[in-house]
Amino acid sequence: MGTKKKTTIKDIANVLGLTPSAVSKALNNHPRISDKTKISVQQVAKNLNYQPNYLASALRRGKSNLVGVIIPHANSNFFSAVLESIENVLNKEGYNIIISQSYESFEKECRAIDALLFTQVDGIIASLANETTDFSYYEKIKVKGIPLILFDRGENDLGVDYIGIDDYESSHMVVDHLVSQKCKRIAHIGGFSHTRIFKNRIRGYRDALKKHNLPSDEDLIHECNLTKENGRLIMKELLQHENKPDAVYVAGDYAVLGALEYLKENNIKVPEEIAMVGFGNEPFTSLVTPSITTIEQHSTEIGRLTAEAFLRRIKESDTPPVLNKIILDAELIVRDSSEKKYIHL
Amino acid sequence: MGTKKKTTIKDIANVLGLTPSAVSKALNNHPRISDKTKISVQQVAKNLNYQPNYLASALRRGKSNLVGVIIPHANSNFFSAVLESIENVLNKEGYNIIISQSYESFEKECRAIDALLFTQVDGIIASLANETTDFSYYEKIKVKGIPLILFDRGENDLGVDYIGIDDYESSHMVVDHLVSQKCKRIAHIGGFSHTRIFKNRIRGYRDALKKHNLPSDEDLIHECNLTKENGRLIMKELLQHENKPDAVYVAGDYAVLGALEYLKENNIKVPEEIAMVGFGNEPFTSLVTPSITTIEQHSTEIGRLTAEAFLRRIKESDTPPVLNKIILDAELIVRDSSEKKYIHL
DNA sequence: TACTTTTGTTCAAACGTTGGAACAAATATA
DNA sequence: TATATTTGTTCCAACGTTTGAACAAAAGTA
Repeated sequence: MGTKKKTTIKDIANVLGLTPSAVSKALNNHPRISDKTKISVQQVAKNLNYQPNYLASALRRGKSNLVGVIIPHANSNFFSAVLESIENVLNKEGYNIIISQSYESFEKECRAIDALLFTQVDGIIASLANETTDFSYYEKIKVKGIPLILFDRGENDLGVDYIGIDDYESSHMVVDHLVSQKCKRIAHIGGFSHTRIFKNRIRGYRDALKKHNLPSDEDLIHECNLTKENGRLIMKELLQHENKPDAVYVAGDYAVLGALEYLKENNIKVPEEIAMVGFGNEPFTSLVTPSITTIEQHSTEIGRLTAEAFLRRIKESDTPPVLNKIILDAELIVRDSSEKKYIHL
Repeated sequence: MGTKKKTTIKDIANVLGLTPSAVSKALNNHPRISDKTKISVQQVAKNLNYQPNYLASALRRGKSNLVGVIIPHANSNFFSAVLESIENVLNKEGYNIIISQSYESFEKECRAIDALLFTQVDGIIASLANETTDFSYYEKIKVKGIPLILFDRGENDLGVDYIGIDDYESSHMVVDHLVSQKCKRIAHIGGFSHTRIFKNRIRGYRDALKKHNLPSDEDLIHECNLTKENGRLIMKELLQHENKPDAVYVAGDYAVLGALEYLKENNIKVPEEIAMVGFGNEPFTSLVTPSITTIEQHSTEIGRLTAEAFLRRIKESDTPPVLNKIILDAELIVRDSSEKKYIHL
């Protein structure tokens, strides 16, 4: 019980009649240390159950080998998959990860940044909370001189690396698909346009309509938090419109769920009367009836690229800053909610 | 850019013509330092944008104020809610949290333990991976003399604090409910029985069947990792049985999802032909069609109690070890997948 | 006035590790 | 044999903070 006395390199040194620095060098595989010494040091280290003190070495080298990751919440298929992927890459390079959740709250996001900086992380990887519109807190990270990488929900103006999908192009894919299904009045339930990704989805939607010479009716565009409840309420509003849409492109899967619920209650056939498309490919999209057409965001790929961007920043910390902006193509997964299989188009 | 030179207490000391130790004491509100000095130190600290170096102070005090949390995966409502709750309690006490995911892998769990010990965490809170049957690795934590608290997936024999729900009783609630729906052949898709909670669920299931004088057919019991894919495959197997079940009690919600998918593809009506019950009350359970009957585990409560158990261990590190075992009651949430509303029972 | 107590600060060592400089011994080169 | 190079190790200072002991000055007590 209590606190066992820990073995340090000093203890190992005493056993072998060496100095601590020789032991340190042996453990770090220093070229000037003989193989004989290295082997015996390792032997004794094992015997004494030596555990290196990361705090001391981190203090000395000014590097903690810890990376902070801030995400809105881990309880999302997308973010947890990205996380797993980041972890896989960074663990291999000897980094450990501290995960912080902002729960979409700006205040918690700021607290998370403070906590991570205090913990002396070597860098921060983040996806912004929905609430966040003020980025001055992120400047703190830059001031500290450690790399900051953003993914998915990222802000251009901070001038940092960013990895995400092509939201603008994704909207085009969705609209193209809906047009191919002979939809003529396509509504959009989007996220708040102050967030880059949602702004781009809206912009893509508008431009795609233009491309197809479809009217762009402002009444058909709604911004919200994309919860299930939001989807339900906005669907209701859209139906009260004298000129109803025949398709709705929703920027999040949860909101589609709410919208579908309302449509079902009002006996409106999907996709025949109104086609629906979501975003995110949450696992439930393939399970509900009708299954939901949606956009897959390649989370594993995003995670890998994000981690690699971080590693690049660490390794080239002295080179002139060249911004990495990586935009991946997304993939449209067509399911029942938008495919008019039994109708002759 | 590169690495900005950081301000240390030494810099503050220089500005004010004090010594570093006076500054340190002023910042830590030492009684022997005058208020005048404290105020001016704080002033200068703010001006110079001083950020204390946690590594140095942790090294000196032999305490990192970091707590490691190991969970199977964050992509689960239960674990992410527990996490949030733990975080809330521990943040207030000045602790930060390092989250590690084992992804249900024993090997990754061991690696996570090593990484956390290496990071000099002040304690570890864990929920075991499904794969884990060998607990010697956890002995390492006890040997190090820091507290270990287990929740949900915990192992009695380690002799450490544990917080979880009453799994045995939960199974009774499920079987009682299914029997009330006139189900007669109830199958069980469970987790691996070497894990205490799953063992208890299976035991509860068996005893409840006995209680109702229902036959206990070993072919109807399957152990697995409870992934969506597992659920799908085992459901397929169960249907190939010459004497099909009329209800399936699944020890995890994701597995239900897979099972439902297969049932839908084969046009088997739920709950009329086969009733389904899950475990965990994942958010999607209320969203899919049919909505899934499941067990709510009071995650927030579990998180809070777990964090408090940790704090107690820290504060009473010298008192004789009295084991804390807290078992909470769970709650059955009845939804469409098991309630035969339109059938006259 | 002389002595004790309190107050505010400095001093110095420590936490465990690292890495460059210094140095002696062994080996290679001329 | 004298000199240069390589090899293996020790020495020492440093990373930034904390903390008990020491100490001088101020305040309190007799």
